[in-house]
Amino acid sequence: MANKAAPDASRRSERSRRAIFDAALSLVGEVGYDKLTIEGIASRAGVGKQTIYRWWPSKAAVLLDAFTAGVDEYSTQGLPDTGDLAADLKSVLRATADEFNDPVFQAPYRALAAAGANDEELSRTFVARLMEPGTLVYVERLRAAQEAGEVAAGIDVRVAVEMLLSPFSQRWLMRTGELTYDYVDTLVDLVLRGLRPRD
Amino acid sequence: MANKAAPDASRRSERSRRAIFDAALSLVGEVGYDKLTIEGIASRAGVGKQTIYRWWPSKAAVLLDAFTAGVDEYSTQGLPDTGDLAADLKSVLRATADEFNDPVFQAPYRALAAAGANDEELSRTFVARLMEPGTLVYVERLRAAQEAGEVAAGIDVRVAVEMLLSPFSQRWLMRTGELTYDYVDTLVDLVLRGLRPRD
DNA sequence: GCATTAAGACGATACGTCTCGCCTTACCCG
DNA sequence: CGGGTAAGGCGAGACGTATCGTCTTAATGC
Repeated sequence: MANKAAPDASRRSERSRRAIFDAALSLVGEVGYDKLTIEGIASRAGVGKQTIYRWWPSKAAVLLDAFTAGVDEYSTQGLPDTGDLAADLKSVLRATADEFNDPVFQAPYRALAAAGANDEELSRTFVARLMEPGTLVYVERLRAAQEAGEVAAGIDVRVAVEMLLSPFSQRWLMRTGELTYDYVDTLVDLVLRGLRPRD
Repeated sequence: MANKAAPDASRRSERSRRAIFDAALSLVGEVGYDKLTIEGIASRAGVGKQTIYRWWPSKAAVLLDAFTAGVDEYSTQGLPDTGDLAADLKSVLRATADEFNDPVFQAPYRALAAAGANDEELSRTFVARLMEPGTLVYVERLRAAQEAGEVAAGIDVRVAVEMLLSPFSQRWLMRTGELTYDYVDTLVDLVLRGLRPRD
């Protein structure tokens, strides 16, 4: 089934790979995703086009790998658990807001989210590699809170996390509002209001 | 400041305009947004390319107008108010789920959401013309419920609506889950749990 | 030595502009 | 009013540029 005579990865140039990532990330910030071209990346990276086509199927795939490579350095540690659920969620979401407000982060992430909307396979990879890990730490934190009795027993934790993260993402992606600390706090408080056990 | 000698709208061909809309909508469903081209639209519509370039700045703008023209026929009536808030929200969100699960609806809406992520001006128009009107009816319904004492007084209704609609949109856009009636019901119940007044 | 590499030629599309007559429309004048 | 005319939109498609994805070549480096 080995389609298309897979190239020999052991002989791959790490130098070129990194140069391609750097070029892709800087170019997407400068010219935007629509005007990002494989030829442009190859040229800035000092790399032959074939080197890109050999290893990636699309510019979106290049960008996804480039972005992931940059993000993987942050190893996800799980959310803090100080015992104060609201405070923990707020502090992490505030940090995430700072990240999403950072121009360097914005261009590639927006581009990937957009490309994913029209490309089912890409969206699955995007979700699995970038969104899901970030979501899971919230799920775990909420589950811990649930076991501690801070969150009502019957609640679907997964949906609760969506209620927290989706408004945040949506606001940012569609530019329907600013991601301020105030907003984050309001959101956390309102979500938690619905999660607390009733007496 | 009239840039570029604006064309005379009074002499515009309604026939061509409609043909362009039809062609754009059917083509985006057939070949997808990435492979949708102005030339393709012009060709299928039996229209000169210049006729498209004269009236729209981009294929995204064409699609937005085409889609909006189709949707505008649904005049938004506001949400039902039977007195049972949960039931009202569930019935409308279920209908929306059906709509979002409809293939005819999916391709253009996905394409526009994606294009908006990378194009700030387009996203503002997209939000203002398609999302905001739909959001407002929820805001109004919740405000009515708030006045009726069904929703606690201090709550930011706008954020509450985001908690309801964003998880729904996000799930659909990123394909992180199915939009089932069960899901809709769970979401409505969990959101409302946080909105109810405490004794 | 052999597969990957940088460089770029290549044909195929699609871009956005332009030019060409044709045709419709707005509006003027009788 | 209502016919005539000029302006401008119209369909068609040629044009030069840009990028696509493939292919060829010679150099490189493991």
